[in-house]
Amino acid sequence: MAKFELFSGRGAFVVAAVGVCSWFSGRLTERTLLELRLPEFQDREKRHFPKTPGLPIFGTVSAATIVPTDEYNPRFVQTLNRTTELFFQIMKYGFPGLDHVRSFDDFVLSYDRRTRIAHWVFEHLTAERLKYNDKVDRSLCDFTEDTSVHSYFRAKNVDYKGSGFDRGHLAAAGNHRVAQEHCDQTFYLTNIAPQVGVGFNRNSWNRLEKHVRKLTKIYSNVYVCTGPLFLPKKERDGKNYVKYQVIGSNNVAVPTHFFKVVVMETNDGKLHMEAYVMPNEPIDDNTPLTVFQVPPDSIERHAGLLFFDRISRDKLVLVNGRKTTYV
DNA sequence: TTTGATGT
Repeated sequence: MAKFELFSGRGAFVVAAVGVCSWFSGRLTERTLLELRLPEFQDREKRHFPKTPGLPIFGTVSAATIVPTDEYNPRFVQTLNRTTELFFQIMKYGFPGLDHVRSFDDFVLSYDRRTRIAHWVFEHLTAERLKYNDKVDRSLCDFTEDTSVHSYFRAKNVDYKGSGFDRGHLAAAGNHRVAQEHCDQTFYLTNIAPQVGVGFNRNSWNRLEKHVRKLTKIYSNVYVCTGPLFLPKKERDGKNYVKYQVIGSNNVAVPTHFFKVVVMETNDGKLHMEAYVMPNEPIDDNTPLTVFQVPPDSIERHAGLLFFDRISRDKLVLVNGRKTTYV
């Protein structure tokens, strides 16, 4: 399994001791040096960070670099091979957050040690990659502990057993049909969160996942970010509290809600977005999915994440089916 | 169809 981590500090320094894990150390031997900077990102750098020194990453050498930054500013200069190319293909529109980022063959996630579930999971879907593949068999997959997470913070199968909750996929197994290993990897418990089974995971949430897959019939590229939310609720005393159940001896957090933010690329270079929040509870099957659409920034504020940070706002013309005011 | 848990 591949992974990397970055550390950043607001307004002052990024002291980056780049944790070079299997992903880097394994891949950097090929030495095809390439700067990974998208044009939009470069523009942003010119505006906000005219004199920032780079963050060179050469092999296993760690770099400590002072980078003035007001906002999220990951700088990647690194070697490229097919795996890293895929990684940045999935992450084309930026990182929602940088906490314990882990890269799998066909999706990328950020893991929250405190809740024992992911902050977010990113996927890139195309019609081609979703095609039926008789070489991939979901029934051969097993839910598996992710040993790349320290045992203190790792969710185990026994935590879910008898809890009454499904082990719900964040990156859906049905989205990863190119290879059996891709499907297998969606069963790592880092990609799993406790979900209400009947009425949610097996019904309305599944409906939403199918809807997202269908978008690939209209759009050539679909980018999906999925994750948990822990939303405050007013209690009897009139004050707001965030309250959530935990399950198992590892106290795996049961999210109050789940979000899904989707960006679709049109053939003429425009971007459409849809953003959903669904409560982790039984939902009537007849509820239209549009009922769960919300402004993307409301998810960002609650989740502490910034989606599609690298998106050029003038290309984003449609959000939840409505014309945007960005233009 | 895809999403799962549970019991033998």
